[in-house]
Amino acid sequence: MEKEVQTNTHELDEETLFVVSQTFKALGDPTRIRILNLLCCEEYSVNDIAEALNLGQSTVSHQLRFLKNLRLVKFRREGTTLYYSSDDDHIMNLLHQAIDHAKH
Amino acid sequence: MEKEVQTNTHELDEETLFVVSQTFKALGDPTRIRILNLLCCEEYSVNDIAEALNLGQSTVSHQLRFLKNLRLVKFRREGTTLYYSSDDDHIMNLLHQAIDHAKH
DNA sequence: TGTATATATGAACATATCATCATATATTGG
DNA sequence: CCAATATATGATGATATGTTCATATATACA
Repeated sequence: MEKEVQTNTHELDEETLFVVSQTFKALGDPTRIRILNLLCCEEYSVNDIAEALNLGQSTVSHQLRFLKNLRLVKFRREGTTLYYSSDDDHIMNLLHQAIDHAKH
Repeated sequence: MEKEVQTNTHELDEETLFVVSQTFKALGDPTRIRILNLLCCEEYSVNDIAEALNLGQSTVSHQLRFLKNLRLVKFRREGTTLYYSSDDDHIMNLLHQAIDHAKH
């Protein structure tokens, strides 16, 4: 797998720019970072997320919808309970790189 | 049924959370992405950035201040001209990972 | 059925963000 | 000093964002 080298004279196309900025926007909010970080290794129900992070149920639900739209999380139903988990290893990897970087 | 509140073993400390979210916020705007992408391999003056990306001088200056505050860019003076360049290889690496990811 | 539980949704509000405009500052050369 | 050039700054306004509240939906089960 070789990588394309992008020269400075070549602008990013509209679509790439949009996807990249949307993705980083998703990671640019403390609440979403906490949720994603929690879902890193384990699935959680909405209420469990709310309880673990001390957030309102509605807040968590709204943010999960945001993350789900970007396909950063997925869910699985069990009765009335929805178990959410991370769904984009690459982006989760970016997040953890940034966390490691920030800690040093 | 109440559950034990999980001790925040996996929780991020306030400072890390702030730094990470700030960093991703910086990368979450198309204009800043374009600027950083331009500064990837080469230094540019403010006016050259504005011209290359078709942006207003003031817009570029404001965004450069933002990026400078986060130490993502640095500058060097030559007369009245300020040459900006990227100053955080790790974050630039994250950006390019995301760009590559978005392109596929 | 009907109630309880889990989650989603929409409206409303406060705040943050970004581009633009006008102007200020700083450096150089005459 | 003054003019020209490059950049920075502050104010403004439009739009985006995030949380909260109230309510709706969906599922399970008696």
